[in-house]
Amino acid sequence: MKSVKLSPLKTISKGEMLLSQGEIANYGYLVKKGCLKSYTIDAAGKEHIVQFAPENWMISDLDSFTNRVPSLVFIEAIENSEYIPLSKSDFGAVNELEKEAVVEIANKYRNNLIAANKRIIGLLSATAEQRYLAFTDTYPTLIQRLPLKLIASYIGVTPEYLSDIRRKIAKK
Amino acid sequence: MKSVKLSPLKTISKGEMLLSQGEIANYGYLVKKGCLKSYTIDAAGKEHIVQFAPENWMISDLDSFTNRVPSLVFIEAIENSEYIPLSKSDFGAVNELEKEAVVEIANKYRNNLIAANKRIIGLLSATAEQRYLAFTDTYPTLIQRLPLKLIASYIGVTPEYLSDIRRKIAKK
DNA sequence: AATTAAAATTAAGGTATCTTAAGAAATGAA
DNA sequence: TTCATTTCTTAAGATACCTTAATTTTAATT
Repeated sequence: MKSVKLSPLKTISKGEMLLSQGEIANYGYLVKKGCLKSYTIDAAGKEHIVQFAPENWMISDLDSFTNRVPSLVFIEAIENSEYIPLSKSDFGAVNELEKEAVVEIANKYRNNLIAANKRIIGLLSATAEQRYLAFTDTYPTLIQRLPLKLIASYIGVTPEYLSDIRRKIAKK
Repeated sequence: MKSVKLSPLKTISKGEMLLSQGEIANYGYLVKKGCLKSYTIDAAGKEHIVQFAPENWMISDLDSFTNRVPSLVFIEAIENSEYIPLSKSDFGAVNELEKEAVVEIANKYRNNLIAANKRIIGLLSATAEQRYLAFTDTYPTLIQRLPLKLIASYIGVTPEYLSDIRRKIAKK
């Protein structure tokens, strides 16, 4: 029995990449400082942000990491950052983990799933303005920290349109 | 130590409801026959389908079930169905479960999370036509079984527009 | 501080998708 | 089989959001 073994802290500069679309994700990344993002590039060449990972968030392509299929996303630093890479062997096979560790992992997945479902509901049922306001509500600290164009990409609109939205909100 | 205890099979008619928006979800439902759906109703009164649950799928509002917060969704039968309700006490506290059961649960959450992330990517980056084609690809059996308007609601378009999309595809 | 590059704003015109509405087709009930 | 109800289709007009492009503001670099 063993718990998760930690690798040494690594550093990465803004703009550098840890994973590319189509590659196999051999690591998950636990961010200790700074911020990473994962994003797809669609058929039309446009970028869409799947996840932000500021301090103490984990980021990867879970499908690629788990099942060794090609990744759908790129992972890139949006600030100079520090992170711990976690490989499958760092985790060990699931049956070598203590039950407490498995419970912890299950809770993480569950919380992520709950958040993902909320995001789906928002994308299906809310206007761009409502999604922006929900984002500011849910991630108030990220608003200060991230450029508008990244937030636009996350909520699913163009930066130009998010700029319009902000102006309309300000006028109220 | 114990594994999950099963309650007796129940039946439900098309159109009947198992959970309403705003209520606490005391159960998850394991569908054995037929099909259930979960959906929100947005500020404008429109319905948006979050999940379909045909045979051997589980459906609930996970946040509500886990954290006893008000549900975001309704759960309703879209066919005459049979299901097994699972309460928290049916599961038992997590620390009373065997490790194998926890691993199984973690795997379920993980697979659901992977699917949810793919759906998010689709909603962010694909056109309605692409999302429809992806749906037919991913859930070929549901296409035969579900009315167009429910599929439209799931992929995030109006039934009228999905009808247009089908016509355009047929013309090719 | 000056220069360059990146991000944000603004505006005009365009497109995907929605709304409304009416009729046709399919399904279910009597 | 008929009637009623729901689902699907079609089309015209409306709107949310996008594209392009030019300008301003902010941030990064020398």
